[in-house]
Amino acid sequence: MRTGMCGEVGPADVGTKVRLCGWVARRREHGEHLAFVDLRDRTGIVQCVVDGSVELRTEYVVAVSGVVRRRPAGMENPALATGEVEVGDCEVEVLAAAEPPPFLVEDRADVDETVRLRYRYVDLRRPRMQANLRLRATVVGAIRRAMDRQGFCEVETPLLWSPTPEGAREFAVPSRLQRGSFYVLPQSPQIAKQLLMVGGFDRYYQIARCLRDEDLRADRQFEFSQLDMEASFVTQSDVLGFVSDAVLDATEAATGERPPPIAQMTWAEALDRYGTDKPDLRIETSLVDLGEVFAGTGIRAFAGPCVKGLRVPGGATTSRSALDALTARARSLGAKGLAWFRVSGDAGGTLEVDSPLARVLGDDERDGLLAAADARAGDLVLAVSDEHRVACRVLGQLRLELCGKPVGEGPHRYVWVVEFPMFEAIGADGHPVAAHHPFTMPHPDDLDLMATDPLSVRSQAYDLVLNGWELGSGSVRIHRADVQARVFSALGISDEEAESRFGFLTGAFRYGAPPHAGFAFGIDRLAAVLAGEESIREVIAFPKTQSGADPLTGAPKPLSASALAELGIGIVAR
RNA sequence: GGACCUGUGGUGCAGCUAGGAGUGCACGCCGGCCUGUCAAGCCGGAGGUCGCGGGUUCAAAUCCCGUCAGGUCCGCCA
Repeated sequence: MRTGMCGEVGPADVGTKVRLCGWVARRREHGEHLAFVDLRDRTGIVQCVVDGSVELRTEYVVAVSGVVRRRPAGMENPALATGEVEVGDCEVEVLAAAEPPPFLVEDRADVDETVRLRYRYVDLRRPRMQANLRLRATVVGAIRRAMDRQGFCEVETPLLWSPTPEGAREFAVPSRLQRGSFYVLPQSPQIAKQLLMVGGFDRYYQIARCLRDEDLRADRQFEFSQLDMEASFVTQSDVLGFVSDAVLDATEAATGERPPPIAQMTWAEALDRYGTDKPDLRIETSLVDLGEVFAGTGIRAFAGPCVKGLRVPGGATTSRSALDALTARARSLGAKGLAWFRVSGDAGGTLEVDSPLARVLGDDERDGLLAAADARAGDLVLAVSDEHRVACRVLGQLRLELCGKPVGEGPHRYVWVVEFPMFEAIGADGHPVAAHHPFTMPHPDDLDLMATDPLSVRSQAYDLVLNGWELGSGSVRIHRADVQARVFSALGISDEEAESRFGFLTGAFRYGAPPHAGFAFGIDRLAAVLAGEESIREVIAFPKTQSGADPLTGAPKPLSASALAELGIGIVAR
């Protein structure tokens, strides 16, 4: 039906007769003797010249036959990839007429989200969405090749799974054959892939759909895709290597540049230096410890168990009212207050400090503060005194708000965050809460701390972070029944409860479970960052709105009474 | 469950603080003119229950209350 693609016509084709198919992007008519038709397909736009008038409208689907020719001198269009040439002597055949689209099929048309989604098939024609979905496909292809190359076997796992009440809310699917019973859609193939390890598939991966019935965000949809992988007879370091290969290959395939090998930092270091477990390493400045500087201070505001500082480069011009707002922001984040120091310098290079605390600040303290923060003239230095965790988290958040940039901007800075704590807090029942999941292997050095000091137990769990976004997480799993029992015990999960929730997994482990470890990361998030987007909706063909609706199909919708009856479902009014 | 922002011809906005006739801008659409344009140009035209409901007022796009939708975030996401 066609001899080539619109965006690929070039000087090499001059003199060739072509037939191109696509949509009318634009037409410029000059009376009955001359008309220009910009024809668009997925590859781009080419100008077609008709010697006569045309009966065309925007978005008509047409086939154009003509001869490629060099444009007359001075008529080239450098803004167009095909701008050196045009298709001349064109005959146009209308394959399908079209009503005017609800919005222009161009990137610069900034359209309301509902309208875009209601007419997603039009939105998808826009170069941005074409590029994003193709980039996503490139990313997935590179990941598949990397996993295949490393000897991994792609295995599919069920979408209709068994309820295993754990973390995320699950989508339920009623069983027609066993009325009153339900499947659930998997929040991840976690248990299935561990069963595959017991089953001897010692290197498994899958581009897996995961479904979680939790509130939606710019980086969260009900359904999303993960590169899910698991391997037997491997160490944590092996897993980081497998995954690094996949994401670096994907990044190189998508952007043409291969980032450097991915550095590791411990969870404790991430918190201490960046105030978060998902640090954005594109931001140069990081938190500094001011504890020594103010060790013997008389300043009551700095009496807390920990004093942390943050240098804001160029922040000295921040107005008094903005600093007041910043202080209020710090309080709303949980700090007792916020100290600020505007740094200026005279011609001789002496640094001056402007601060409400300037009067009570000793000279040594001032010099120590400036040195610790590495402050220069024109900077702003912020300080919070509190419990270590609070001081770090508050300043870490301010670091993002004052120095951060959109996730898709700038270089791609990956980092592995390792040695996550095994438990994140003591729950209402007096037992610690698992930070990752209950099959995570504790750090071998910390096994004996589980009973005495659970919150200090490190785990063999790790996250992959890209530009401040958590891409995914994984862990070395427990494969020994005695260790698993100790973890269940620490978590306050009784033998009976463990049996009813995870019995089929622990049961499988009795028949020979290899040591294994794995990982999973979000394809949508990776693709969004690599595409320079801030929302994963931009790399998903048919996403849901924040209220979980699909404006195109109208989902979710009520089910007919007969359909409900067949499923044995009754609707209870609120 | 909560906070904030947005909702005005098909699209994007201005108008709202300080109430006075649906006023304006850009794009698109329709018709006409035009033989080298390329976000074509010129001339003319059509198109809006100002998201919805209620209240205040002589008078509401504008002020108040409620509600719906979209977005961002908190909670939630082992």
